[in-house]
Amino acid sequence: MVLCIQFKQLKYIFSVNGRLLLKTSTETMTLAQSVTDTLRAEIMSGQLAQGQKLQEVSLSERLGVSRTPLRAGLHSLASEGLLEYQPNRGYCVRTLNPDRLIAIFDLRGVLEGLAARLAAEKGMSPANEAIFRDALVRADAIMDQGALRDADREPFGEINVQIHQIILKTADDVMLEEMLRRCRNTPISSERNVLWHDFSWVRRSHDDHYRLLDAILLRDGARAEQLMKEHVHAVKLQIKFELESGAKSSSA
Amino acid sequence: MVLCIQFKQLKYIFSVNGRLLLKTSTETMTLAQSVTDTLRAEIMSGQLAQGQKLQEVSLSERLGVSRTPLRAGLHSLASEGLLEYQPNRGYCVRTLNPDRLIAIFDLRGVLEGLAARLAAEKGMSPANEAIFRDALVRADAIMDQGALRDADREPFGEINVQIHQIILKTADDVMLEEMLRRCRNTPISSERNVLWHDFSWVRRSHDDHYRLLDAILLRDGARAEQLMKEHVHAVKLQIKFELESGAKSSSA
DNA sequence: GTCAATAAATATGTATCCAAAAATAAGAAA
DNA sequence: TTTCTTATTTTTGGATACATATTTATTGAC
Repeated sequence: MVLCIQFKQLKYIFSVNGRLLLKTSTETMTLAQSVTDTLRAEIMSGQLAQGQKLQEVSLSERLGVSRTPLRAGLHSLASEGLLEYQPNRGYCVRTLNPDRLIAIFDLRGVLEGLAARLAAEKGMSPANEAIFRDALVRADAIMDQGALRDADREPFGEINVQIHQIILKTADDVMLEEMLRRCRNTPISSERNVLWHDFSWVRRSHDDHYRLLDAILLRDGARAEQLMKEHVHAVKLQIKFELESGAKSSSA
Repeated sequence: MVLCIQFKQLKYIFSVNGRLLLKTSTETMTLAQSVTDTLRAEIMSGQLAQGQKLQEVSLSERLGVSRTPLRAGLHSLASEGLLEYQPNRGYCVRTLNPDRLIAIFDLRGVLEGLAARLAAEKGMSPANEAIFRDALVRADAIMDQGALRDADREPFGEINVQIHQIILKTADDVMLEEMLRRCRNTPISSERNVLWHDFSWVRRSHDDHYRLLDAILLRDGARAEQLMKEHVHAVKLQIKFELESGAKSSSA
């Protein structure tokens, strides 16, 4: 049985397999988008190796869709920079050599810096300020232990992401947002994968967040930008160190 | 008759309608790409008005292609930011209100600034330096007239584009390149459309280019970045002025 | 045995058809 | 007349079939 009632906000209420489903106009999702999300996750998680060729027929069979939405998805991911495309030759997962990976942090530096500056200039809403402060407090709780336990690393990384997201949201620039999303959507470089192994470094990073909030609330755009650029630069150095030490240990 | 010889660089030599065609592996062009370029040009030139809905069937008929490559093209332009997409509702030309247009120059500022810094850090090849100097000399020739004639505006704008392009090329960062392309690919904000009406301003802008080359050759990344940021900021103010004066005259 | 040329196989690009959703028009109830 | 509902039309999303390009395999010559 399918009953269909039209309201103002809710578009449809219908039942499938005995479960009631609510569908609003905003949560429409095409197959192509779903494919895009699936593949993006697979690339980000490393399930799809770098340089790997993505063949349309086999992939579409594996995902259980036809080639049409799959191609749309591949196209999207290519324009996101996760795939490389060659006409008549298809798509393959973009390979990111260490140099390029490091280079992305230069980009992130200026973009996140701009976000911080814009956030300071435009001003942060009390609601967002509350979220920011809450994130800081939660990070404090972890830091107060005097060391970063393994179990705390993921939530701490999550807090870090949230803080940067709040600043970006306050900056209120769709294009900037999109570009930063692209910077972050690179395998390995994802904030979550950063290994926070040096506690003093983590403490400094945490302190940066406090100062960033301060600068933003004081509407000091230049200082906010400078703090953020330095903040990201530190991450860059950290990643660089990780990569180099990783290269050493693997070659040893 | 179709004769096919395979060399190292040239892939195929074949004749169609009595004309010899050379086709190298690089110049392959799918219909979808061709459609993308056509539509992009139409949007950039204003032929397709902002906010206009792009219907697949009528457009595909006008362009003489099927819906499949057209859809690929629309998808591309949407991810380039020129079109807006709503699931099950199609594409329409992105509307750019003055505020957003101005905001893009903040982005351009930090991105072109980064490009200048990277160019300075990596160093410019003698070949590119020669091109840069040639552009400066050609601009000098125009400037020496003491005023910017109408006929000179387009070539001067072209020189301007070339200079920024050389710097970007020297920075050698594909992701940065792609993001700047997106910034530049916005209707109206294109360098060519800037009305260089204030000669003293043009002279200052020209002077900036000289200093930029100087900073890059001296490998002074910080100075190059600062010069470029200020340079773009001046353009932003210029555009802002244009928009405001335009709004005034239209309302009067 | 190596290289090039041809032929077969495979993969991508395009066109068309069908399904589903949205926009529109028509009709009924308040 | 207004508003809500329902039916129709239009438009987009997805599946499939066909065309074209690329890759691989095979064959033959040197």
